[in-house]
Amino acid sequence: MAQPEPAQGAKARSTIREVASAAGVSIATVSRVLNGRPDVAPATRDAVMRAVRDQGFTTNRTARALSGGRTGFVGVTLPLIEAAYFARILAGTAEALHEQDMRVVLTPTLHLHDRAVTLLDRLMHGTTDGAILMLPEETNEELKALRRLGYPFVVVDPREPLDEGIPAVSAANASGARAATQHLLSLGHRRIAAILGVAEWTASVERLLGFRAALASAGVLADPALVVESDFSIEEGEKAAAALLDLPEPPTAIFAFNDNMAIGALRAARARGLRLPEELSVVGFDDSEEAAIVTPALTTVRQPLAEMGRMAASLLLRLLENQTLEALNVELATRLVVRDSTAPPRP
Amino acid sequence: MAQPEPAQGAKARSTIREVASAAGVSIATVSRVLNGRPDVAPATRDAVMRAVRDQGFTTNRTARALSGGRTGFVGVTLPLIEAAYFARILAGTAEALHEQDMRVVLTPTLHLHDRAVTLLDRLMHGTTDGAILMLPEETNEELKALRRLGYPFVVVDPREPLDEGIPAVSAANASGARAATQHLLSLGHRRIAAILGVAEWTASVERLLGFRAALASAGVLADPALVVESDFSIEEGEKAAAALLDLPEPPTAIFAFNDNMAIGALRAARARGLRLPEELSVVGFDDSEEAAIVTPALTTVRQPLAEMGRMAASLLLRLLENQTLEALNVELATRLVVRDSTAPPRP
DNA sequence: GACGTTTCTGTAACCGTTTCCGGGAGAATC
DNA sequence: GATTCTCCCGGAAACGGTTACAGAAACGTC
Repeated sequence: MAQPEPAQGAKARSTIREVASAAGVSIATVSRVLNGRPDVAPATRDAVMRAVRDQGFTTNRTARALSGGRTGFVGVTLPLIEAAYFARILAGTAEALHEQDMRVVLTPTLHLHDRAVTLLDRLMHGTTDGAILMLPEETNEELKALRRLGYPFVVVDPREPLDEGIPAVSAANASGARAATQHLLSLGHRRIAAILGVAEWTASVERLLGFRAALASAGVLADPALVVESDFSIEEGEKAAAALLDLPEPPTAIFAFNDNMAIGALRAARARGLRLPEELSVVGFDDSEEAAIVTPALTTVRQPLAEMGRMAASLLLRLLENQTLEALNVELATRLVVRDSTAPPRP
Repeated sequence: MAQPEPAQGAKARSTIREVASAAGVSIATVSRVLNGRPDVAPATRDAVMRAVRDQGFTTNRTARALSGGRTGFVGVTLPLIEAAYFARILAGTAEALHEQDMRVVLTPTLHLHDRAVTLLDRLMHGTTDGAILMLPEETNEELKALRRLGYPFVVVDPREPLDEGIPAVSAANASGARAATQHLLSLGHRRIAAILGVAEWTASVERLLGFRAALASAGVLADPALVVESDFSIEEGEKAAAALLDLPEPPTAIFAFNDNMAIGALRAARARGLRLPEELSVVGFDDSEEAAIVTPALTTVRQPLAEMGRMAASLLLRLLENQTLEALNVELATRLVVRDSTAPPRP
């Protein structure tokens, strides 16, 4: 607001107008050069570029946004919980977007004050071009409504099965679970328990499908008593595992649907004096930082978190270009990581 | 751009002008109401509010930013490494800013292309009101230059000692280290080793100070051979610990300057068949997720990460208000968390 | 040499707010 | 009853770009 005082080093931000007059052209031309439009004579382009460099000019993204209709911002919502997990996805997203000169703006999902007013689109209207919703709390209906508004977004790790037509990326939960189960089967386990996460979430459902499929194709009869529900936390995982281990005929292996619960299972086993992995095999899911660190190091299914983040970004970018997405629902391959928590059952 | 087609549910974004005409006032008045200016007659205010509600109007933040000069965005830079650690700080920051209706925009520190052009201020010029720099790579000089430009920012976890006048928040590293060391001393340890992180970083320097102070005030002579340098990673921590344990006269306790290295130390000890904590006590720093999970669970110094994030946000907010900060350098108290990795030394 | 193209550039409208400035209507003062 | 204050409110100028439109210059073509 004050006079643009170009102190020793503190160059005041210059505008397109100043660049224009320095280069002896109009602001329209400067704008064209800045945006790489082809219809500018080489000589003019050079002159403008020189002026830009001299002044250390950078285009004001706010003004560009208002005028051009695109803000260059992508909103990302994520749950507060499981920070490490989502941080890894977020890193992928931020990186991919940054490469396209777009930025991530965070909108943590917390106080869900009156939905009516603060429907998540309001949060972003006018300030973001689109959004990436991680493990969104919104119902399918709400998401469909958002979509109907024409607001572009993609979901990562949908909580419930999404409607056709809503772009989503997730890990190949079913096949990952299948691989994990097959690993246990091939080691010789037959009494294999599963600790589900929140049972309604897609991830749980899919993993359970994979688990059952693997058992079935190995001709193993699944014991319903060996499938218990939990909530993805260490504590509850421990409780669930404890209950399983206290069964008259306990399982020889436990497949926990995430690493946290697997770590809980490890604890429960240790509390009962079981030797690991000889007396109990444990498999997790995620390949979190912790998986490699606990003892015994956890055999687990690796989710390509950063890739999921990047993929979400690239889907969104395509959406923004108004390209139609051939594949709306992307599943990224998982990979079994065998460590020390699994071994053949004792005879 | 097309005709504002108010489909069934899809209300096209309405502008202040439409609200104004609906309420029968001028846009200036609407703006005043929206911003809670006092000079509006109650009746007028009500009429405007009603129109706003009817149209589901939300003010276009981009336009507001361009006109009002404030964007409502705060840039946050953070290193890619140690995602979990910074995610926890970031969560605090995002939450605190959100309460003030400001948003975080992420600018990951990656490709540090030509510094000259992309000095970090350019990244943000015009798009953010200020920034929070976590563990910034920039030198003191660069930060001072940024400051001279009048761009408000605060540093979290400075890498090197900062100049007076640059707002920064960090944990009480020295006193935390002192507490950790005193804990070991009070257990009876006398040969206590320290594994430093990157030696130049302030955190290491401060923690070393605390470590030495505790030893000194207990009248224990510090053995220089027991202070080794590392780099905050598990692997290097393990190597450093291994070297310490292979000393002719090994320490009975190791204070690692972060949890990662402490976990490395645990590994090194286990590899040598040492019983933990009987034959070796280990203390970490951070209280990361992992600390509670490893066996034995790590005694460590808890950093109030979320609080650090919130504090940084509130300092920045005050800076933005042009309030002068009385305390530019804030240190948040740490707390010793005693778990299972420490015990009295064997006689 | 007149005319149609192509290539390049400038003029000006517009994006949706905020805010300065000025003015009309009452209320208060004399 | 004239004058001065308040209190509210509207007009219009920014904010810093993008872009539709039109016009000038340079070039071919017949």
